[in-house]
Amino acid sequence: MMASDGMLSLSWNNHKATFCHILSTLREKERYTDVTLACEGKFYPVHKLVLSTCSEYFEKMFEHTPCKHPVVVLKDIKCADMEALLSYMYDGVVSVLQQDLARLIKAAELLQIKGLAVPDEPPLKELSKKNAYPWSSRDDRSSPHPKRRRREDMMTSTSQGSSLPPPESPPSSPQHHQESNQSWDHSKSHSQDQREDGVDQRVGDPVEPAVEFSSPKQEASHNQEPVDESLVKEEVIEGSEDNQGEGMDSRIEYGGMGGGDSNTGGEEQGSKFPHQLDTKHPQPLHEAVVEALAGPSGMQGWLGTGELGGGFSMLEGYSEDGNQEVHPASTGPHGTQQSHQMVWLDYDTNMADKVGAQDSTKNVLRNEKKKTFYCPCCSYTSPKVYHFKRHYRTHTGERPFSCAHCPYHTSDKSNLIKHVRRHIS
DNA sequence: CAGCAGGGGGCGG
DNA sequence: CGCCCCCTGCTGT
Repeated sequence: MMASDGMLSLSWNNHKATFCHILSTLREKERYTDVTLACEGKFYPVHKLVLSTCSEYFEKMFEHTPCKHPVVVLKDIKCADMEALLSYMYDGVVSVLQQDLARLIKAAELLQIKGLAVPDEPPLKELSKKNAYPWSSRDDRSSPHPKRRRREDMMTSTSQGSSLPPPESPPSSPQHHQESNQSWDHSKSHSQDQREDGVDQRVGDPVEPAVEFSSPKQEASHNQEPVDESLVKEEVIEGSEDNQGEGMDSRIEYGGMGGGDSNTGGEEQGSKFPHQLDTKHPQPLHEAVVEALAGPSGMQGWLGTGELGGGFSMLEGYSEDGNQEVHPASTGPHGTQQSHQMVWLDYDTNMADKVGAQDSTKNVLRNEKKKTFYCPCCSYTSPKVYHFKRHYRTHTGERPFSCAHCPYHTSDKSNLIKHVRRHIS
């Protein structure tokens, strides 16, 4: 900012302070908030910009999340810590009791908050003691699969839960990634058989199952609100906005894929479903889905209840069996505390308001104790996994059931049976 | 009428 | 609990 040629340099003296103050004010007033963090039943409407600025984790998450106003459910993070972290992000400072420091750091690590957990920037506080996690390095994200990594990271980190840093060894999962694509297919192909392996790999990461595990604990520990964190659902705003587009995009893609299927399907008739489609669609879907859903790390889940990974299952869903709970691999042992889930809201964009307002129960699932499966692509919910899987196939375009007499193939076995009967009769 | 999507009930592990 | 099958409602041709 020099003024070499008659240029004048105008500086705003208190720019930083003013900016920070304004940001904080905006947060208080919930103005322009475009993402809601949910933890322990509390909702914090905040700004993606701020979160992205302070955490690559969030940055990536939003980068891959089409939703206009996503809700990120943070598990294993206490609301007190969340508030402290928000204060840290918005104001640059936060006061914390020494006794709470470790826990706060842990939370910061989970979220990869710069300055607290991520070395990116010089550690501001001593807090950074742990700072560099192995993964931080990974963060560089040069790699194409940041998400997964993140998830893993998360998982690992979380897993440690209270204690320590994750094993640095990037666990197996990474490896899986590579295979993932293919494996996916396979998995799909086997869908009927159900192998979870395949699933694990891919989905695994996202794995929420892990989440589930943890959840129970959490519940135990605190169940303040009925609202289950796991349950928050976000919707892709359907009616309302174009957003649908986003959500829908995915669908669209699926559809496309579906088309593809048909071709293949046709040929394969004989082969029965399992293999058929593997070919192409799967991947895209997955990808799309994963992206959409999982997004960055946050992921996935929706399932409610915590128990199972059901949620994830969905993802896995494609594979059909997915659910199985736990995919150990990724999930990891329980450690998992995983953390966050990104969900689609049913409500409209302004969910924030709503959420903020009341318990938001509506949108949020209330059946906390029951298992309820929420479709990440639409507002469909079902207490039956099977129904959920069946439904989810409509989004993925997967049509594992093909007619032996014609190219017809469907995602619903019942329909196939019905169809076959016509041939017979 | 065919196809699609979803709910309900029954069965087996 | 998960899966299967039946049935129903809706939509498009």
